[in-house]
This record gives sequence, C-alpha cells and structure tokens, in this order.
Amino acid sequence: MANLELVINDYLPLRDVVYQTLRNAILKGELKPGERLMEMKLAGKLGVSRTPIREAIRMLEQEGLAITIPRHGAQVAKMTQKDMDDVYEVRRALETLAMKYVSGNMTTEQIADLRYAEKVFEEAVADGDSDKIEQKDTEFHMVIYEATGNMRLGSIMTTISEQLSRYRWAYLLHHKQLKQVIDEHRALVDAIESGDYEKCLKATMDHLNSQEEIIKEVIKANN
Amino acid sequence: MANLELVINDYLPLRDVVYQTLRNAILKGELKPGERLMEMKLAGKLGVSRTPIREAIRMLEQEGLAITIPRHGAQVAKMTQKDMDDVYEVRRALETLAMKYVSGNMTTEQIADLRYAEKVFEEAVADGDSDKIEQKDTEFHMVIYEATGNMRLGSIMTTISEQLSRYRWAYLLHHKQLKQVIDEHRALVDAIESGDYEKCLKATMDHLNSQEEIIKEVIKANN
DNA sequence: TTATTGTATTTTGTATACAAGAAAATACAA
DNA sequence: TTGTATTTTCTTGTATACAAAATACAATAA
Repeated sequence: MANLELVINDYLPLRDVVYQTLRNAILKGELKPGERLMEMKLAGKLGVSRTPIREAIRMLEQEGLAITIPRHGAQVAKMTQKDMDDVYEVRRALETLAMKYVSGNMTTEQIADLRYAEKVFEEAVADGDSDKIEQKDTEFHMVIYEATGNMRLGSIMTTISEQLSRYRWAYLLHHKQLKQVIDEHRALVDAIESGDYEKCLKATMDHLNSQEEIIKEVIKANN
Repeated sequence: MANLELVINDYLPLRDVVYQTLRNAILKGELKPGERLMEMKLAGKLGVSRTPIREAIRMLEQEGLAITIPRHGAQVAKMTQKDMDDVYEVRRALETLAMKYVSGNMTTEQIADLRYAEKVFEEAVADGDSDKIEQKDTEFHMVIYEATGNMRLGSIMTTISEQLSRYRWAYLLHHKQLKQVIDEHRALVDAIESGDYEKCLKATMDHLNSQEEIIKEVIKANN
C-alpha cells in the first residue's frame, strides 16, 4: 500500500486531515483503484484511531472516490473508459456554459489574472514538478470558473477536474504534451480576450478533446 | 425540531438509515435551513449512538446539505436565491446535453417507459399525495437521464433535482401548477417521440423555466 | 477430488468513555 | 450598569471496547 503520512494542522479535525491525505493518495494513484481501505490498517499507518478514518471514508464515498459495501468495507473506486467518456461529455456541456458566462463579460482585471495564471502554469512546466504543474493547471481553469460568478458551476467543475486528475498525472509528465497544453491555454486566453463566443467555444473544445485523447491512451495502457 | 423516526432495515448500517432520515427531513423542510444538527440530540431522538450520526453528518456535508464548522458542529445548509439561479443554469446546460443524447435515439420501448412514467405521475397528482407526486416526478425525469446511458450525468442530475426538491414540496401542493406540470411533461414526451432536437430543447426549457419561476416565488415568500 | 461444515480470525458496526475546546453563566470590580 | 475574569456547562473530537458479521481455512464426508 501507499506510504501515507499525515500533515497535522492543529486546528483542523483529524478527519479532515485524514480525508485530504487519502484523497490525495487516490488522485495521485498511490492508492490504486480497487484497493481495499481497511480501517485498522489505515489507522495504524496514520497513527490515529478508527473514528476519523471512518468519517473520512464516508466523505470519500459521497464524492465517488471510494465505494463501500456494507459489512465488507470500502475500496478505492475504479474508473473505466466508459466513465471517462461520460465525465467528458458532462464537462463539455459545463465548459460550454462557462464560456457563455465569460465571453465578452470578463473585466480587464480578470483577464489579467487569467494571463498571470497561465504564466505561472508555464513556469511550473519549466520547473518540471508534476505536482505543481497539476496544481497550476487546475488553478488556471479555476480563474475562469470563478469569473462566471456561478459558485455551483465552480464546485462541480472542481470535483470533475479533480476526479480526472486521477489520470492526468500520468500524461503531465510528457514534455511534448505539456507544450501543447500551453499553446491551448494561450489560445483560450486570446479567445476570451477577443470576446467572441464561438472562438472561446472552439478553443475550449480543442483543449478538452486533446486532453481526453491522451487520458484515454493512459487508461488503455493501464488495463 | 422535526419529529424524526428511523425506518430500520436490518441489513443497512445505521449510518445509512440515519443519513436517509436526516436527508429527507432537510429536503422536506422539516429540518430548517440554519438549524443546528447536534449529535447528542439527534442520537437521543433516533435512539442510536453518536457514531452513526456523525458519519451521516459527514455524508450530508459532502453533499452540500449540511455545513460544519470545526468544533462548533453542523447545521442545515441555507439556500439563497442566487444559489437557485446558479443551480438552474447548470441544470439547463445538463438538460440540454440530455436532449442531445435522447432526441432521435430513444427506442420505442424506452419511449413507452417514459409514457408510462408520465401516466404514473398523473395518477399521483390525482391522488394528491405530495410525497408520491414529488417521487413520481423525479422518476419521470430519471427515465430520460437513464436513456442517455451516461451514468455520471444521471447521478449529477439526481443530486441537483433532489437539492431543488427542498423547495418543490411547497408548490407541488397547488393543483393549478400541477396541471401545468402535466401538460409540460406530455409536451416533452411528444417532442422526444418526434425525434426533433429543437422541439425537445424547447419543451425542456419551457418546463425548467416555469418551474424555476414558481420556486423563486416560494423562496421569496419564505424570506 | 469436490462439497460442506465448523471453527478461528479478521473486519466492520455501534456504543461509550474521556479529553479538550467553545459558549454560557456567574461573580466581581470599576 | 457595564465590562471583564472565572467557573461551569455543553458540545465536539478522538480513542477504545465490545458485538456481530464476513472471511479464511482446515477437517470431514460424499
């Protein structure tokens, strides 16, 4: 099993720390799909009692990252090719909505923020730290979702994007693809700045399609 | 506080029974927005220990129906007018996606199922049992989501629709509006049967818009 | 060999005990 | 009366104990 370690924060309840720890491990693939989440084992590894472990598992379960069968315990949720297709369809619909909100409606300040987020992402790519790349990519997209002003949309998109990140880590390591991601981000910012909805939509779809393509290959390779 | 009672199911862990009980109470408005969810009180009312209560609260929290502040406990989440607008925007985007899937693609059997679900809904309206009306309305829409074949879409839509049901109960009591809901459902089935995407979209949007209108009034009246 | 039964072990489910933090009540001084 | 300590009470957070179910596995019979 993965090597788990808690980063204690004195004021956060242990259940939240445990939740974040397990969640990270799942999203990064350190806890593998199908792997059992046994309470005592996790409690031993993390040096806490079963109570916070159980509460964290309930949270993961609700989020779709774990599946529990009553009296059999929990395991890391599996993600299939079909799941991925479905998630991407939903994402396309919601990214389209996001573009309806932002095209022609972002303030110059928001666009500046977006450009900045894009630059920070490029720097992360230059650094080569995959954790950071992943994080900065998410942040870039979050700037857009926040600009929509629709909090619900933002939170659903965050969930979706994080669930996808279970697979993104794999391809974010390939430098060639990262160059392409940068180009697509730039194209998207340009489109948003132009204020033209159709342009925005095209840039978004291009970005999603190429990402989906690569992730599918990763999943295929993993089975 | 609401009068809670557990419907024990021998094989379901108590946490799940408690979760469903609390969730229902919140969605029906028996537990009011902002109301505190105190562990001992709930445990006493439901005749269980704090452990399953806590796990149920963690699930509600993850679902957005409860908010917990560390060391202060949990309370029923509040829903504002703005929240409602946001949820409806998301729902519109996803219903549009659903229509893309189903228009022209539903089998005769699926359409028959849909007509049947519609009929059952009408019967529920005739009965006047608001719990049943609510349930049959949800089931009608679920037939469509299931026909898309996209499980993710289905589960997100279910969540959204259930969250909205926190307010639907109020207006489902008014007979005049129910007549309109029936008409809209029929129009939607006809549109789907015609296979014309644009017709489907219009029928869906009409349904959503009129629902949103009424719910907004209910919220306004509640504040 | 294959099923089946019984037993030991593991694991989850639930209750409870105790610690610690937050809120409320009380006491006291200005 | 108002403001501030101080104590008390309430509530959450965490650990642990015990019960009950599931599983693993060996012994037995077909």
